[in-house]
Amino acid sequence: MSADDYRLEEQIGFLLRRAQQRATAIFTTRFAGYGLTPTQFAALAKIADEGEVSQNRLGRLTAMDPATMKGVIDRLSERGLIAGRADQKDRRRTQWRLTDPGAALLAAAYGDGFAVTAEIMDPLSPRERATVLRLLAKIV
Amino acid sequence: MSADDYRLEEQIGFLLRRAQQRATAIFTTRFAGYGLTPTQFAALAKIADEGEVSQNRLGRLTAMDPATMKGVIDRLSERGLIAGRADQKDRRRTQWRLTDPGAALLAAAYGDGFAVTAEIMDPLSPRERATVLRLLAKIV
DNA sequence: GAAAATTCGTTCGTATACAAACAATTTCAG
DNA sequence: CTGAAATTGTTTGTATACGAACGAATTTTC
Repeated sequence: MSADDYRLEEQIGFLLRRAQQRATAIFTTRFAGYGLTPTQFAALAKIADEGEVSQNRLGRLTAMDPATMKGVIDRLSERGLIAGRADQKDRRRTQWRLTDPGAALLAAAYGDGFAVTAEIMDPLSPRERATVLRLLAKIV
Repeated sequence: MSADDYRLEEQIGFLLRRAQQRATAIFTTRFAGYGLTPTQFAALAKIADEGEVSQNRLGRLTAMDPATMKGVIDRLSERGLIAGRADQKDRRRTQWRLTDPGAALLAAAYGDGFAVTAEIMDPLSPRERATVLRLLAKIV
């Protein structure tokens, strides 16, 4: 394989980057009214699932490294959407939970979360949608 | 669809983000010796294809917005891998091309570009690889 | 040919993303 | 029980990513 054969457009990495750009753009448009980014929404949704969760564990659940997670937590916390309390059993940990405004915002936003997924998948048939999810899950 | 039905792990956006994280990690490991990021490599490859190309056009070819492109161009230029010259016909434009060291580095790195793609696709069968490329191209 | 619209590149601000190094704390091994 | 190892969270630095606003230059429109 020589340099002439390298077609950027056919590399999975480039396609993944472009697909994520489109996904983010769709999310941003749909969530403009909430002022939430994809990662912030993911964090809120996972905190809701867990009830109460430490910062590092939330990072693992949402695929964010600790340094990234800190920024996301700080911004959600400053907006009053989540609240933290020191863990009594492990003094390294802070446990985070949704505040009432956070829970209300999340409840209002879920429907748009589904809408974002639907819009991203719109170019695909139902069968193709299932396939792409299955193959991406394999790649991850 | 209620909030209980929202499973982050099954949303295409979340899967795309995770897949790209893995792709980037594989790239970073394989390209550590070159000191090139995925976007820098993409830019070099496209400049090589084009011979000479303006900054905004390169951004369109590599799916980077002008602000992002500027940072990539600046870093490649500072390393002496590319060189720019003012366009005589359009004085807003700068035309960029590979320097000899840039061309040499790119030539040495192409093989690893293919290797990165292969490693990302490793969990998939040949048929699945073709399918995922086709479906991602539809989504983009 | 002049006004309007578009394009090119820059700058600023915000938000991921992650490597690397670190202190504090907890867990594990012998 | 104690030293080693692992975990938790923080900080710093670098690199995308993009919205928004901008001046300069070019193209389009009438």
